[in-house]
Amino acid sequence: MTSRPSIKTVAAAAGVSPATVSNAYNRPEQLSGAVRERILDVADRMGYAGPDPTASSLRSRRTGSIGMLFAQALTYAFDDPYCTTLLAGIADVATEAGSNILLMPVGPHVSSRTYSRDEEMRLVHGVRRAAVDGAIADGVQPDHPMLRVLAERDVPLVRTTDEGGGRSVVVDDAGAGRALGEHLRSLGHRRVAFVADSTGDGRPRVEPADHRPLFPYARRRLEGVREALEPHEVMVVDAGTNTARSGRRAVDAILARDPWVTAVVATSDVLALGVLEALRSRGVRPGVDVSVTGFDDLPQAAQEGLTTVHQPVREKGRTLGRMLLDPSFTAHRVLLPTELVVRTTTGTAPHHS
Amino acid sequence: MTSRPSIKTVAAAAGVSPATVSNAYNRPEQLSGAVRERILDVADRMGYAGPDPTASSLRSRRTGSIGMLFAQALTYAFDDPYCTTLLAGIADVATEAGSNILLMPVGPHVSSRTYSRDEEMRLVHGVRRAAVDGAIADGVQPDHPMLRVLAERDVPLVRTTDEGGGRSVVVDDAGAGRALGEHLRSLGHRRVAFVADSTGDGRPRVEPADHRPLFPYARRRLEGVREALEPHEVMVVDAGTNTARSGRRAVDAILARDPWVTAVVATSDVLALGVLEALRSRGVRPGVDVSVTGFDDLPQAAQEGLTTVHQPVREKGRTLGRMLLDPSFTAHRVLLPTELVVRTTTGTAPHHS
DNA sequence: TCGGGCTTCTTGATCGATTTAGTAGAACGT
DNA sequence: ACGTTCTACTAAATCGATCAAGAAGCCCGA
Repeated sequence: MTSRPSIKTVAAAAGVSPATVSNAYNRPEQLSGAVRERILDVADRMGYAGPDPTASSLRSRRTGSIGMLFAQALTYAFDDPYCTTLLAGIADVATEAGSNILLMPVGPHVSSRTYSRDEEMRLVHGVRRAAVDGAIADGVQPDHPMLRVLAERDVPLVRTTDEGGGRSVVVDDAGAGRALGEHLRSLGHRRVAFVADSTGDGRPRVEPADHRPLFPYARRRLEGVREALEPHEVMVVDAGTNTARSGRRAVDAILARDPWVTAVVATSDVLALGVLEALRSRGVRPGVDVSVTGFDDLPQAAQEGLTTVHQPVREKGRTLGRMLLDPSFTAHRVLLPTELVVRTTTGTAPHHS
Repeated sequence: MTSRPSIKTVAAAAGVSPATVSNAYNRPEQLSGAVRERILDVADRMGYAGPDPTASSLRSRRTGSIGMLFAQALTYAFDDPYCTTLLAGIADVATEAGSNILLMPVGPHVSSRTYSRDEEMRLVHGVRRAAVDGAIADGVQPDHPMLRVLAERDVPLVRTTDEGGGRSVVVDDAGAGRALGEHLRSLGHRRVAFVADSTGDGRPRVEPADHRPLFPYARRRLEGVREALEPHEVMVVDAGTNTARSGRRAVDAILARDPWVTAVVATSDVLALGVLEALRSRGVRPGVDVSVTGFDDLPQAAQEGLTTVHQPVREKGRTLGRMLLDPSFTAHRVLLPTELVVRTTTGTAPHHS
């Protein structure tokens, strides 16, 4: 009599079958109002808080929550306005649908590496334990082991890249990169550095000229930039994390390698803002001595006059959410528009002779 | 042969019992390396992604995730740097512990109201379905129905208020409020408005002089401010949501009621920044014509010169997380320090004669 | 040779609900 | 009065694992 009541004990106390108690909570229309009231009264009196979620999920194969996977560690994700805005969009839809959102910490994965069984186990630990009806992956590499786990578990997945197939909400990253590149080219820039985030622990470093960034979106944007600037080579810098700090430090790496760089293209506003800061503290005038561009168009970007590419992040989140939660939303791939926003951090290239 | 493999089919294929397969995933030390390898090989070959999370949770009574409840709607929470920073702190600990974080949308609850059965059902819907090992509630009123549900379900709970007992990580809100009040009083302010957030849908409105704000932290801070300014009455404004927009609109309400207010105390920096903006756009000089204070000490506050109370938000998140996830962390209540940070938005009260 | 202590694996019960198929009885039309 | 349909509820099977208790085999010392 002292243990937590189960649906069976409540049923017995109310003089009905367990199935009827279940219906009282989940299908009110299936039983008479009087019986339902009696059952809920009895449940209240016994301190029964409703059907056990895990038992319910096991039998019904539904959990009422959707999973969220970020390319970067959760610890950074919440500092990143892009991520929080995306989450806000997802939350808009989830709230309406009555779904919970499960955030899973993800380990970093570098495509070229192979893992021992135990390393891989650790990498997918959170995903394996996650009870979700579907999942959203932002920026995650298509070959990340956790996506395989989700696939094996038949968890519906939507992503923000169309690499590797599957449902997706994307922007035209390559096109946006090209727009940035063309903008810079038209201003006379020839020596351009591209700063990409990744899951590096470490300090920013200049990569070989043919480097392919870790994350799909960064890869695509770089492709576009390269295309627009051909035949000039683009210097590629792996900044490590997607933080202003990494942006600042990337400036060191760039200038150490080539002090005559006239423009820096960053894969995100967050990085770009760090770049701006570092340049200014060296007495370099953004938009005059060195041009800088970002990506996302965060509120802060407007404040700082950052030339960037606008993407509808919150709408992206909403669309991702709807793809999972709204059965009538059947699109396989949604393309959202981007727009080049030219502000004051880009200008004509200084003439070095 | 076409359905998803279960632990039983994998066991059969590997020539062992289901319990052994379970151990291969959950207790590697309980079986020989050779058998474990064989089992995992077979599992891989059959496309088995490991034990089903819901089934596992049902039997083991563990889910591997902790729940997060915000006082405000999720939709706003992600726009609020306080919330995201708190989450970052929680994520720090959760990542380390390998726990997932479940975000639950919560409906608004006004203490004075009583609900019909169905209204209450809707209010606690997310919490009833949530499979979690523990939960963190930030700013939620102690009598919110969902806290009752969690209690009935024996879900361990930690909160950011000590009202109503239970485990908590708190700051001395009343003390901080008093510090703000004394600061203003020493500057000669007598007509002070207090702007509190709540879960209002609506427009800001001036409340009766003895109003008690909805959220515990706001209540405490107001108590402190009132105490310091006695016997002068404090005008209390319910700003609705915790957003800059509500802060801006609160200014209208304040000035409509009493144009001679010389100081505005907001329950958060977010609100205060909105207040600043609205004042400036009316040509009122913050810190000269009207003093303004915030709470939290967000990065933006420093930027804007906002006088505010610093609280260690990320550390608060970490501590909350540890309380749930670290069994050796047994403290029942942790008090974190705050500090009054005086900047330029407060100054001596203008003399109205 | 025996029994105790390990390690490694198995057996059978159990976690707490939902589902499907079905029944009893009321209501209805003819 | 009879068959049909509908409403409101029940019985039994089932979801897929984990747990507690126990057994088989092995090593070891006495």
